[in-house]
Amino acid sequence: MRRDIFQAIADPTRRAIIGLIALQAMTPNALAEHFDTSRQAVSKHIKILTECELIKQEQKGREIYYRLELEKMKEIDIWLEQFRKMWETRFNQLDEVLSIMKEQKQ
Amino acid sequence: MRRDIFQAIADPTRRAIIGLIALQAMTPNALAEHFDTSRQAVSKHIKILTECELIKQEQKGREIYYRLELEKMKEIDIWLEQFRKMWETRFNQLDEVLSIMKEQKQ
DNA sequence: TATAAGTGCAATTATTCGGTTGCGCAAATA
DNA sequence: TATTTGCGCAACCGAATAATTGCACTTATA
Repeated sequence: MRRDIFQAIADPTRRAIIGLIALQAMTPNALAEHFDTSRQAVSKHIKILTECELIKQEQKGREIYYRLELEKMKEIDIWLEQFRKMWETRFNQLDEVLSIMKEQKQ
Repeated sequence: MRRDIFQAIADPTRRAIIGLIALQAMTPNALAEHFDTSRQAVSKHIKILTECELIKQEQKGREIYYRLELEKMKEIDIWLEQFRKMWETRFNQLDEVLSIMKEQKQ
């Protein structure tokens, strides 16, 4: 059973859950209302998100509020960093080409 | 058959392939040498990456060089943007708290 | 106290995934 | 021309995935 953040965000429903609780903590029932699926299915997604520590829970009586662990989201950003560097470099190179062209025009 | 960029990067082998061809275009055989798996298995990953337009091919004789479509990687960055905003806001809030504490010290 | 509401967990099922093996085809090479 | 090399594709297989259904447990409410 692989359980990393990239596998976690692979599912569109889980990405939607992440997007929702990023704005405010929510209960499984409240979440399920947003999707065309059962509460139990949402619970399963929550379990997966919990297992890779993307979300944390806060019990309030019989309700459980889940909130996003923003810090964990940075892990994706860290992986992306290497590629961001590349496309920024390319942008700078293009920038350079454009300025050379401009010089040649003058 | 779901085929989006998030499902594509869910697999660790595919992320490794992306990382490799980001540096230089490579053939399936060359890629397979980096993994403990068959060329055909790599070919399957390549197919998936191609289907969501994360990579492009360049035929050279009987060899096919695959290169990363950097632009497509930005789609992940775009999705991440909303969360990056949040953690930057939090950071700024923390920053503010710290400066207030500093003022109170003085 | 009896009932309803909110939740997690286990069993089941259809589908997808990642891998292997075995082709066939085109290009390079002997 | 015969053989080797590089490749994609199809068939098959075991494991993982996402969903449903049914249940048990705890907390709120009538």
